[in-house]
Amino acid sequence: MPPERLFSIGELAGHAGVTVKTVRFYSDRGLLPEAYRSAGGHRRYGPGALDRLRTIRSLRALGLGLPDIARVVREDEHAHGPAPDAIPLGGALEDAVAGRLRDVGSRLAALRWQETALRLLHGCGPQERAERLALLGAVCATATPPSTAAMARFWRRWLPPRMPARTVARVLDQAVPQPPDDPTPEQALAFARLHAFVSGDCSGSTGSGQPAAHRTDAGHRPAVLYEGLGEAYELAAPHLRAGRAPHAGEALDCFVAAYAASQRLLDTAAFRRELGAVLAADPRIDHYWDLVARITGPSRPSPGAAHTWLTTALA
Amino acid sequence: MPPERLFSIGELAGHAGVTVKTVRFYSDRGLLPEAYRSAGGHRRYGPGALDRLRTIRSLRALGLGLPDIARVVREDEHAHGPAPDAIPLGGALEDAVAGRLRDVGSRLAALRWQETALRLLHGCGPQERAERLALLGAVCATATPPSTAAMARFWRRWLPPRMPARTVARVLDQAVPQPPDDPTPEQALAFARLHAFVSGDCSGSTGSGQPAAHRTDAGHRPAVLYEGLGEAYELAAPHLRAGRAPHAGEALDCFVAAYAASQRLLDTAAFRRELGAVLAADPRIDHYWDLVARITGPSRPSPGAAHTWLTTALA
DNA sequence: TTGCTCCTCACGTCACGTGAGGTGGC
DNA sequence: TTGCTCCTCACGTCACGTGAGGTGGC
Repeated sequence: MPPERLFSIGELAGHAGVTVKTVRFYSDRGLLPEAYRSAGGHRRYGPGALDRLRTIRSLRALGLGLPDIARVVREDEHAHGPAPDAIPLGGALEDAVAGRLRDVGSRLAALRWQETALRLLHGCGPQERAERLALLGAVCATATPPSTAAMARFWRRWLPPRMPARTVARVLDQAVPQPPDDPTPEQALAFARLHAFVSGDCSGSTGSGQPAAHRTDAGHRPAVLYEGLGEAYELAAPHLRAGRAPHAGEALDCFVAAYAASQRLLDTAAFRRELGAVLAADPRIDHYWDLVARITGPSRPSPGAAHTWLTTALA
Repeated sequence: MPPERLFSIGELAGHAGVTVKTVRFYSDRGLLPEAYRSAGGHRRYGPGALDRLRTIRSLRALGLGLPDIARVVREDEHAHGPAPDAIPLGGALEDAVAGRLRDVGSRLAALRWQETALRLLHGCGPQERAERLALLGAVCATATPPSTAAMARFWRRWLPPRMPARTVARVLDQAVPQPPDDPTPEQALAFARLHAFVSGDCSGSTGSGQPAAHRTDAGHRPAVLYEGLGEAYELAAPHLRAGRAPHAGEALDCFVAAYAASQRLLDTAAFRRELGAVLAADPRIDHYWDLVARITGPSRPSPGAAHTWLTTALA
């Protein structure tokens, strides 16, 4: 090999548009191999160093960290070694890009929530400001979008104990709204209020005790009930979306059947009369469902709305 | 004052949902005043500390830094001191929120560019991958959206020397496309290629010399020319948008008048004939304008497209 | 007396930037 | 010989987290 063009650290930095300090940093980290050192200890770089440095900078510009970049360029190096025609920038790049993509997605959502929250604070009265700050500060974060963990906890406490995991998962899926990726101010406030509502006081003084059907005595089977209710709410959803008034039909039959089956009873006229009375006396969490509706919009009726539609249909 | 409820550091941290380390950190920074220390050196916090800690955490959740937060809570403190009914969370909050909002905006744009770039890398062939990485790495950054500085530099070098600042500003405004806030893959690639094109080789071997009208000898006045051209391009834009074929009219008259005025000549048939010949021989940078069109879309015709339309109308 | 809480250093995170103080290379 | 480049520590950035090693408080 002829002694091709060798770069001093300053030349290399100049060609790549970075500082000498940065090149030295990468060199010390082993990301950028030095060809050799001069008698005075000055670094000399071979002809491949410029491409390598540019690759590192490109990957940094896309937000990859140095450990990931080290994996990518070292894999690249090995590929060029034994098999010179191997794929450049292979599996390690693939993995790092995929990981970074996930990270960017959640950071984007987090920043959009922050932006909406800041807009809500900017230019609102001083009274509202303190309240909004407390509400929004509880759901925003710098690196992750708002979490639904508080809502999930709320429902786990609210549901009767010893429910099968998949039934619980289904209820949570229906009852806990996903935070939108790009929230409107209204959605952000509703989500924050919902968060405050469910994580408010653990004493249960929100006015909502447990519904009568949560009783596990007398052979009641809440797991059966909630599986059936889930189906009934889904059957009722199209009627709600279409704006149709509550009426008898498949959805109502499914609704009543859920209660009947959970108590090992039959769906009779007498059962329906009594069920109507029981449901009328049940506690409600209308505030919760109002807020959910403001988050998800009219295209996705909430279980709460479906429940109201069905109890009205029953009456 | 009765000795109200005093908190230990652990109690305070527990109520606010943070770690003891965090509370200690804020305390040492002076953000969270300690009521006093016990005989053994343990911190005791007064009743206002919990609210203060929650405010700090809310502001942190919105991404404010501790120096800004310190200003906000100290202003708050002073307001409560001499004038207890003063506005809580006043001007300092206002300023900090506005500043953070700007910061979030540019970080959002930067992240959206990174996301698009990563998607372009994810799942494309290994050949393309290296090229795209180099192209996109040159325009992306972690904290700021792509810059148009390279394009501006390109035009400043390309334009004749000693042009008035406002004429240069107008040309740049028309000729340099703004990077979209939320780029499509096609826009991102086109912008990156444009960046590579203008910052490619400074030797001018891109095939484009200076147009004949850039001559400043023989009484040519390029400043007059470019002011007039700017107007002519704007007049031609509606015709381009409407898809109308090149034709004579106000735009063409303005176009010719710009050249005539810059040379202190009159718009005659002979002048138009000669101008046509000169323009036909001028170098073009069609590649530049093609890329601009892919970034800005058809609703905003580029000066390059307008120039072509006008020279065709002249012929 | 046993746990648990709390204390103060001191160092690590991440990708460098900023000096200080000294030296190589044309 | 004069500038300029380059060298190696060592410390700073940001908001904490993580130990180490020791002690207070019920």
